[in-house]
Amino acid sequence: MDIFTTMQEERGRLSQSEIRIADIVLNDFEFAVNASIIELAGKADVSPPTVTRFCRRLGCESFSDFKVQLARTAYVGMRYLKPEPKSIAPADVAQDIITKAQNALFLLHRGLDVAAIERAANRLAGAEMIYAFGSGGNSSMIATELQNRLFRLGLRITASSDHSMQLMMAAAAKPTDVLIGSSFSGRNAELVRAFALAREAKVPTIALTQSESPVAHAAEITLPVDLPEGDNIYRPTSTRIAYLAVVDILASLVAYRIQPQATVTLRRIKQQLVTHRDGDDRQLLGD
Amino acid sequence: MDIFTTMQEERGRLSQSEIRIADIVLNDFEFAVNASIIELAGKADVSPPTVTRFCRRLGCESFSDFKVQLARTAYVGMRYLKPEPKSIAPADVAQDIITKAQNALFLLHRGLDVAAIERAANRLAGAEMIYAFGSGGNSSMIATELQNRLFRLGLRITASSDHSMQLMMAAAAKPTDVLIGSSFSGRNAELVRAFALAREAKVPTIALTQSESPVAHAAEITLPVDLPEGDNIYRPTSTRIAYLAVVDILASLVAYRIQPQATVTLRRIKQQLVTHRDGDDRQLLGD
DNA sequence: CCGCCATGATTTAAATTCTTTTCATAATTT
DNA sequence: AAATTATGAAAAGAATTTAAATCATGGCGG
Repeated sequence: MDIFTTMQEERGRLSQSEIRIADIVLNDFEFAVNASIIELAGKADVSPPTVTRFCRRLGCESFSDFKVQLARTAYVGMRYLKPEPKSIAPADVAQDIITKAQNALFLLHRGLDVAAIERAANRLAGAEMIYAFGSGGNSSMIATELQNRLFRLGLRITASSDHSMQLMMAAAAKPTDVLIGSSFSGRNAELVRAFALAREAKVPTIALTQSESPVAHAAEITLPVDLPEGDNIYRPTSTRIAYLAVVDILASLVAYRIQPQATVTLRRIKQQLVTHRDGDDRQLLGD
Repeated sequence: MDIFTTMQEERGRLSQSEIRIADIVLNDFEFAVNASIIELAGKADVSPPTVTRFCRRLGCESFSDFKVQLARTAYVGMRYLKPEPKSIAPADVAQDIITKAQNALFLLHRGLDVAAIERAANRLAGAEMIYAFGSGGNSSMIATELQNRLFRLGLRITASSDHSMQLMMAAAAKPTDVLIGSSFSGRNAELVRAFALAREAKVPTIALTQSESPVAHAAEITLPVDLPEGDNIYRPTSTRIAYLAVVDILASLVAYRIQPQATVTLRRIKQQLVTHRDGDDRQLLGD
């Protein structure tokens, strides 16, 4: 686990002085990362050994180890993210977008409910038919992506971004099928209705959405993607990258479920495709 | 700039001993990040002062500063990536996918041709009509995404994943239009043909693809996305995330070109949409 | 309710380890 | 061969850690 999470989790169990140290580090790690143990101790009004003990308690070998851990995580993650790039110069815009995307992935990983993903993967792997729903530019892309990834594994799946179709399909689904839906906002009322219909008919339902949202409550299994609002509002792409990563994880897990020896087999198949890349097999790889 | 790039750029100007140090750091920074100056010096068969001098030459204050810089960048970036996850346990698969995605973004940023992106953005901003082409699950998604992002800015754009349509559209395009195409492999022969047709008619062409590939050579402006093969073959998603980031950068730059005061305006518009999220405006945000 | 003891937190001081500077020597270039 | 550069040894100087001592806090018996 990363040092920031540890620090926040342990905070309750720390002593007065240690809490002071933790707060300084959390508030200003640009300082913390560059400071010596004496400087840090001075700023926290404690003695150097207290700082060392603090580091040990957090599972680090030593103070310098702590700094390395800190620097490692600070690259992305807790970095302060401005809502807008520094300037509209191409280099700044690029940096801004890349950093935000990396950050979204970092935060996603942090809040990932691995157990839920596993349950979802098991459901998908055993489904007779899968319905993937999502609307609006973003979620419809996720639905398409699910179809794109899962049909290759030999699963039966259809994606739809059409609300009316979604409702009809949900009504037609059977308990041996699975309905999986995506909503970035978590407030897609039609998707909620489709989930409700499906659950009445005992069809397993999976939602990719914000936790504690209407869509999340409507589904049986929720795969929560909770990113700070800033990311959502001003630039949907970094959020979408997080969703894509979830789909990727899900699809990979399903692949492993379906064919236990998939690792070797898949590699051989793909190696073949690459060798013949100039031939007609190209599409299978997916350009 | 990050310390790895600096190290590679400076490599030619370094002395024998310093090159040995650099190579050890580049090959095994898990070691380098945790080692003391004495350990590192020992492994490189040099004296500690040489290591200090090496760090200074790379623009660091001191050895510890060097280690911090290193840890900062090593979180993603040069990290050694196994082609397969450690195990097929959900947590390992998730970690593997997230790390690879972050890595792809890091490498993309590294190799990004900002000037080319800027030229492309200028072309797109001034186009009377834009044709976005891409085939196969991945590139067709990129084309759709381009349409999704650019139509919101008031640009006229159509996306197509149909080879025949692409050829006809390329033939019909005018010099005031722009053709933009994506190919992950860089070997999409039909796309090359479309580019050739367009260039005959003096239509500006932009390619999102591997540099030095047939598609790259066929276009006037190439936005290179060069990721190590491993990423491409076994899991297309991390590569796609890199492509999506390029689209995002491109679209943002175009937005700034079209409306200089876009920053403030866009924010206001979106704030409005968020306030009314429960109403019917939802689709505009793109769920 | 008070005071003593025990526990744990914290600091001071000492020792150790690590890093850097200085200076001398070797290698290389001009 | 002289000058320049690179390197290492030794020493000086920091920084870090360990160990011992002090302080505070809370519990428990009188």
